[in-house]
Amino acid sequence: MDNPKTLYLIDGSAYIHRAYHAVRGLSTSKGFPSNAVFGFTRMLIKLMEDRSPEYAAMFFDSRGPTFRHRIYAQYKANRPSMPEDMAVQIPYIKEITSGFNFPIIEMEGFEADDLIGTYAKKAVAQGFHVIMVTGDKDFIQLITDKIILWDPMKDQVLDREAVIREFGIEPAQMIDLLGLAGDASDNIPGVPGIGQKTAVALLQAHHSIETLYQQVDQIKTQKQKEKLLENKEQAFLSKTLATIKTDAPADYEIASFRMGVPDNARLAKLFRELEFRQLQKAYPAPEDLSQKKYHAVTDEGGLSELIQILKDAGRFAIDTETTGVDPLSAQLVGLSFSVKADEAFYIPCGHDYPGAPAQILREALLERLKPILESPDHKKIGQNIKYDWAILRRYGVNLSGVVFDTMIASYLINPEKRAHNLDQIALDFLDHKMISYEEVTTEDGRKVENFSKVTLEKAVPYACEDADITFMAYEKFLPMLESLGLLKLFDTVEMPLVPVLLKMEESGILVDRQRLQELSKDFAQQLETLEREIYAMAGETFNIQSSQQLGSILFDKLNLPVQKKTKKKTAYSTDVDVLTALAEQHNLPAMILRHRTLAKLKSTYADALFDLIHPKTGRVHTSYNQTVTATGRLSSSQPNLQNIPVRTEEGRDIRRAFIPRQGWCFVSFDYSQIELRLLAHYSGDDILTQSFINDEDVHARTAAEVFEALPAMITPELRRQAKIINFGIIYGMSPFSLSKELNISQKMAKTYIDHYFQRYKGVKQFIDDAIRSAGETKKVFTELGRIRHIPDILSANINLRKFAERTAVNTRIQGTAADLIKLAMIKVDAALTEKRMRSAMLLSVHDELVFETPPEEVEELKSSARDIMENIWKFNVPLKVNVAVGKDWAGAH
DNA sequence: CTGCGATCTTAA
DNA sequence: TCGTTAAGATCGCAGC
Repeated sequence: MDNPKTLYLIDGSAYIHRAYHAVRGLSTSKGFPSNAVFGFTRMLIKLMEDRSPEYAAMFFDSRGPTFRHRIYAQYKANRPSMPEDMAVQIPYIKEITSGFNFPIIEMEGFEADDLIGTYAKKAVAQGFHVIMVTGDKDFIQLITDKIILWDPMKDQVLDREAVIREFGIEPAQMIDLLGLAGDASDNIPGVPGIGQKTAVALLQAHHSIETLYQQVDQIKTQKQKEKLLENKEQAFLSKTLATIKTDAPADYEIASFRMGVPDNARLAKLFRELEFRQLQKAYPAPEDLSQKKYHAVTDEGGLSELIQILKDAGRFAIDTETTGVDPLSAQLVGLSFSVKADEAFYIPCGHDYPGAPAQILREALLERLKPILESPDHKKIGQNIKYDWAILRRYGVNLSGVVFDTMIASYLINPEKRAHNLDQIALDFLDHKMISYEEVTTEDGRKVENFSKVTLEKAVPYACEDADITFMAYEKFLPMLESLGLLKLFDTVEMPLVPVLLKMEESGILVDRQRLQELSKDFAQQLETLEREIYAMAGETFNIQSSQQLGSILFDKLNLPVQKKTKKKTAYSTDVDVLTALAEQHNLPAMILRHRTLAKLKSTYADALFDLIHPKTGRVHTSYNQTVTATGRLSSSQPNLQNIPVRTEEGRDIRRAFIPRQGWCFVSFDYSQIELRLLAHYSGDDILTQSFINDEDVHARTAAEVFEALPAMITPELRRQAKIINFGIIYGMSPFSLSKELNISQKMAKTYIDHYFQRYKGVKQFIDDAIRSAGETKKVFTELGRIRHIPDILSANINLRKFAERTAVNTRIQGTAADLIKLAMIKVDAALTEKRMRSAMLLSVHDELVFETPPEEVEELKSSARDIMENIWKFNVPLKVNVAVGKDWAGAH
């Protein structure tokens, strides 16, 4: 009639051991081992997610000896006793098991196996189906039509059919098999000389050990018969040892194994203590809004009170709610504030839905708040405050006294982290799960249009929480920055950079729409012609942009030689190296390369750029992201203006579409060889230092040194090779990759590198020192004290360690260059403001700054910005800046 | 339809 | 196996 209920019986002890061995080297920051707990927990979660069991119980072995030890002293005698670092984890494992709300069953004198066997029988008698959750083959004997075995780690199911298929005998015969063949892992002797093969054959003929001995005369092989008779007692003993009991005391009712809800608060606490970051996210501590004091401010009286509170506080967190994400068009909907933990205020001013209560008018509100918002004496704290700053500026309020951005603080503390959004910060640092934006903007299962349509009932706690958590994160982060020595970098570089980036984003850059459109059309035409030719040559049409389809054309159909597989080794690689090599023997690869170039230019640059022209300003307004890169560099997105093509003529056509406003010019400032100069400084290398002090051509000099040639003998080709070597040094290149890059033998490449380090002895020293000091602290520091964590620097895994070593070396250089350009941006911006110049900084491309400037300011800008950039920091070699003026971005080079 | 990993290309 | 740091387009698959 109705489906039988399923009971999961979990072999806890076995999984502790498996988890312990499967996860190696995991421990908390205090050194407490956590590998077994982690693996065990992962298994439990898999069980919960895959099966969401309705009935389940967890079984553990008891500590003392069992009846098996009494009847056979050697039972499991070959097992080493439990390692100490496993034993200490068991209390946690049991805690977590309880946290998930599994009943725990263990009993003196019985192994988990016997308890599972007993409860399995009992459950089947009550009409249940049973799934034994284990990887242990000993349980096979219990399998029936109603009892099966499942291993969640391998996701492997064993039922009766599978056992017969795999072993050739019925599940119930497994005990006879073990009785004859023995089991080395449990130290069950069996009959010496009878292995698994023989045992199966005997059992197929004679069914069980008992009948086998009754019919022992029928055995034709004399040797086998002898062995069986000699070890009869041992065979029966072995069978008894291998037999899982099904008649142990079973005090609990199966009905009591019904699963409850996991105790998330308890799990969250445990995961936090064990530092399981991923799991903390999945099992956040539940809400406790009861202690929070969140207020709505909707009238003049409330506003006056709040303003007084803000004035008295001296510092407060601020957050804006708006209708969108684009700061150039989003409308202000409300403002929230917090001056202390667990208390916040929300002032709605733009909620507009049927039945919305009266609110303070936006203009009146901003008029009242303006003095305090624009006062440098009242300190502001925000999360990604660049956004709020931009919104408020559009309404004529220019924030002042912005001292703390929690997003940036989180980034400086841990720059490798992917996300620094407030939800993540709340989870990671405050053990708090925030109300989700999805949640408040969904009404009756439908998304509302924007935040102005969210009812105050939902908006007040949501918006207040943003300000509240921001304030709490600030209190958490400030001492952390201090103790990590990051406060100076934060106060003098990252925070002052925020308004500079804001202005650059606001300014945007003009693009020549017509020029872009023409380029796109031109690319489209070329692509069309090329596609026809490619299809003709391939003999069929296919998707040229699909590397998979292309691979099968080139390597399966045309039988061109396979050069290499992709990273995952699942497909043919068709990257530029492969196609370039193949181009020597076939025309198709060359045409594909050309197609790739054109398609990239059209889609990524011409078309995407066009779509990002802002309808209101006619310019593109990139986002400069301050919390993305692990080294401290900025990144740019929507569009990424840091990877606009420059190397090829067609690529430069894209740059030509970037133009200054009518009558103005672009001026570009480019740090010359900044990373090699920093390498010279840090290494103190004589030759490198001398190269820069004398303002030599550094690549030509390297060519002369490495190839032992006179300067006059340095051909452009030799210089090109030396340039590759120089950059390779900064990135920690191996002979293998250098040989590929220069198309020379690996041996030759090694000779070059050895030769380089012989001549540039200081550089070798620097690399060794950087790796050694990273090994001591597991960190790398840039010139301005920026930190990057290098956890793998002493890893036993050679690949991880080598990667960590290259990272350590490169980050010191790349990160310091990033520090410098950020500092320069702040100083140049301040100089422009101070001199009341109209020139505007528009672009920052790692070692280059581009300005838009009226003609009369060109000379002043050229000299003052260069002066600031070249003298931004004192090093043992000079910093050099190249300046160019042009009527488009390509021209300003 | 959406999300995501894999593959590939662009820059410094 | 094998040179750092990014953003983004497209494909193709998994899941809703």
